[in-house]
Amino acid sequence: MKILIVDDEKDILEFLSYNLEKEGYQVSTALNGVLALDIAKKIKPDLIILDVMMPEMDGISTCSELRKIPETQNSLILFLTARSEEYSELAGFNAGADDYVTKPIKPKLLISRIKALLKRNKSIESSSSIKIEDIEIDKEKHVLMYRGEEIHLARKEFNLLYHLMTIPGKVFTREEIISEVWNDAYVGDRTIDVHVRKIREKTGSNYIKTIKGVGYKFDI
Amino acid sequence: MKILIVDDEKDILEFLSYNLEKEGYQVSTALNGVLALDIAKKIKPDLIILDVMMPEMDGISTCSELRKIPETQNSLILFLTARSEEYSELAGFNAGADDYVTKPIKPKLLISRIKALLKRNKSIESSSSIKIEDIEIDKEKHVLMYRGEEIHLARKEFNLLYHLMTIPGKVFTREEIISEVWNDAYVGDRTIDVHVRKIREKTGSNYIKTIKGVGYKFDI
DNA sequence: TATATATATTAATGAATTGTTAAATTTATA
DNA sequence: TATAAATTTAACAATTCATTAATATATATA
Repeated sequence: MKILIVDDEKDILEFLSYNLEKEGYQVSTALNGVLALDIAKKIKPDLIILDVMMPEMDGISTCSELRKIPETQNSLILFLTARSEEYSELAGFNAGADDYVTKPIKPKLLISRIKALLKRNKSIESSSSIKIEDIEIDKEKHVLMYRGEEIHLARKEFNLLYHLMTIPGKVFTREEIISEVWNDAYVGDRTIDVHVRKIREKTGSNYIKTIKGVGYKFDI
Repeated sequence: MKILIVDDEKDILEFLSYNLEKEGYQVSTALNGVLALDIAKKIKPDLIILDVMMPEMDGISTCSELRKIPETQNSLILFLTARSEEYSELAGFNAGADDYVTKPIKPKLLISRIKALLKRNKSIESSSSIKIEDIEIDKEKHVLMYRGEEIHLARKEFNLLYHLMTIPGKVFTREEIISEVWNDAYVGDRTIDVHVRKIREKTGSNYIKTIKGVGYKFDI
């Protein structure tokens, strides 16, 4: 697995390189967006870690550019952002980001997120849509089709269902769900329950199963 | 994987060494219990194969001694017994044995038992599911399949069964079970019994065997 | 075989977890 | 800015699970 890290701070590049190489990843680095594009074309990384805040070309622009070149069209892109930054989540996802991690970076958390991303990517390959029996969810179009009908889900509901569907059958703990869907925001467990309830209500189905004491899973 | 074989008959040592080395194990041998203790301290074997019937110090005593020294506290111990021997299985389990194989030794059978015992250390980590004959347990999906049917187990029941299945054939004491499944919470021994009962009831099977005075094991 | 010991079983209780609703708060949109 | 929509929380209801105690049964040992 090849990872390209893009950040203007050498310290962070070194810190991340060290931690990721220890995990067995093949790591390359770039000090700015322009270099990143060059390197990415050559090595075709599976995952690109982008700092949002960089001089000259920022992470969002770099991400948009990366999405335009065929070598990185299907690479995973993970953003590093300071919690306080004014860049909105939305802008990042619009530019084609797959995930976010906020600074300060906790290596363990970052690695678990990377593993989750790479694992998920394997199972759904490059297409943005996941179809299981009579239910199909398309992240790019932000559309959920159920038995031929389009069902509107709010963003959090959508992301939650999408994440569960990326690995059908796997039980996600609430902790995992919060870390992956809420980017580690501090929300209570009941919040997740309420979203699950709404998804169940709107779809009129029971594809989201409760595993008491463990979490939720998507399963037919 | 390091295996130490202890037997007073040189023929058997050679026969077993040959067969196990062929499988890629690193084999050491000892002609009696006293030597076995010395060697075990040095090489820290993953598995110790003990003949029950030996002059001077028999297998049972050797086993007890091995359990006292830190180097072999967590090694797996497998007994070889003649079918006719007066040693009871119980005495062996009481002394801390993990499994039995009766003589005459069939190499294929022995090796499959050894593999089963050593399995956890390797493969369990990578795949979340353990399948033994007609029963399969998947931790990630939190699903138990028995003869093609899905059986619901509550969390504690599930974790308990999963833990026993990580080393089929090995006897787990209640103490071990509490320390690993309950994270050392203070629960009574009867609690475990009740959970075992429920698993037996729900699966309608008797794969969990009681070893009186010692504990429980999963075995076909 | 009698006795002691360990385990199996049952049912009751209380603990823990999740479901549901409505209201408060935040965010997006006209 | 006003309004609507989305998100989150709090409260409590509903459910399931875990544990224990009591008793019955089985097993080993003298």
